[in-house]
Amino acid sequence: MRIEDEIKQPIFRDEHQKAYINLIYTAGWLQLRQAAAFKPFGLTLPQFNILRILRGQHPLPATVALLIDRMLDKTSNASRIVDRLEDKKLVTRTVCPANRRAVDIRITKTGLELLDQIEATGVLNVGSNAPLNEADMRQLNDLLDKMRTVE
Amino acid sequence: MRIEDEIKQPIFRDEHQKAYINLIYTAGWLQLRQAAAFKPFGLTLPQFNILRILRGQHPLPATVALLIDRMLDKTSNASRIVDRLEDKKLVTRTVCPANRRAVDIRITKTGLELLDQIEATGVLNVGSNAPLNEADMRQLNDLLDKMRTVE
DNA sequence: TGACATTAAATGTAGGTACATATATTTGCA
DNA sequence: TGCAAATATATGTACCTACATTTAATGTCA
Repeated sequence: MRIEDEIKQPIFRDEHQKAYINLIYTAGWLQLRQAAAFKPFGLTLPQFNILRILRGQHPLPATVALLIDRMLDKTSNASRIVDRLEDKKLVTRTVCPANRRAVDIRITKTGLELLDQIEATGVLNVGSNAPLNEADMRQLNDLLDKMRTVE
Repeated sequence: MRIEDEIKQPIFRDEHQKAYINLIYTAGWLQLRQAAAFKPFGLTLPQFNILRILRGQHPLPATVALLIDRMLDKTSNASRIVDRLEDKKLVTRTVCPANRRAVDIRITKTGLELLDQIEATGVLNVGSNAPLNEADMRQLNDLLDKMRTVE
């Protein structure tokens, strides 16, 4: 569906303004779908992302700094997201013995099982069969990369 | 800059996953720039958007329902955003005489002046001279529209 | 070595989304 | 007419980002 129809705004100033709105709208649309998929498992998108980073490290621990470095959204508050995962017993937090300022964060067995369970449902493949082919995707990537080059 | 370098993740599963992350990342990047531009004026992006809708109606009032209908993000909480604009004396809220369930929201003189002031700085043209030309933009719009078609 | 800067994480505050529920008013209809 | 459904907004809760500040531990260097 064209963006004009999605948001019931028939006229845009120019193609650039339309692309801008289209981009924001589409990103929101994708994230809403993702969030809805995780909801039955009691996870939010940032929580899921952090769990996956922790699994990537497992059985080694991660620090908050490492989580922030790996997250898409650098300014998000990893510490409080870890709070919630800890409440749900999906991760553990222990003071790092080598550097007592830092904190070792580890995914628990429950956390690993939850990730397996989520992935088994195929939720993550939503959109993999999206109506864009390989060449389309490559083109999209090029356009987005170019869009972010500042004057 | 390529998305690989932006987020320091050299390898993606496939072009599709890369496009997905690229899209979310780019949308966030754009919104962060926008938010930063409004900050000196004490406005957030949703607040600015609502002010513009109100100016579009002016001197007629708008209801909360109308604001929601016009907003990109339908599920956002227009009522509380109007609260903050009211605190700043940028809008007024009066019970609609014709339908006392509804509320007439109007932009104030101060609000109109603030919008003028913001627009005079050229903040809104940020990105208009983006490195994508008309054809690129059209292609981007097509790809995004296609991306949202569900199976 | 002791004062000071730096680093790692946590916390405070403002404002946002998402979704459920409450309150008041109007509408519709038996 | 009166009562239930629908409508318009407001409010509550959980969680999120953005940004500033605090707290604790470690490095540094005169």
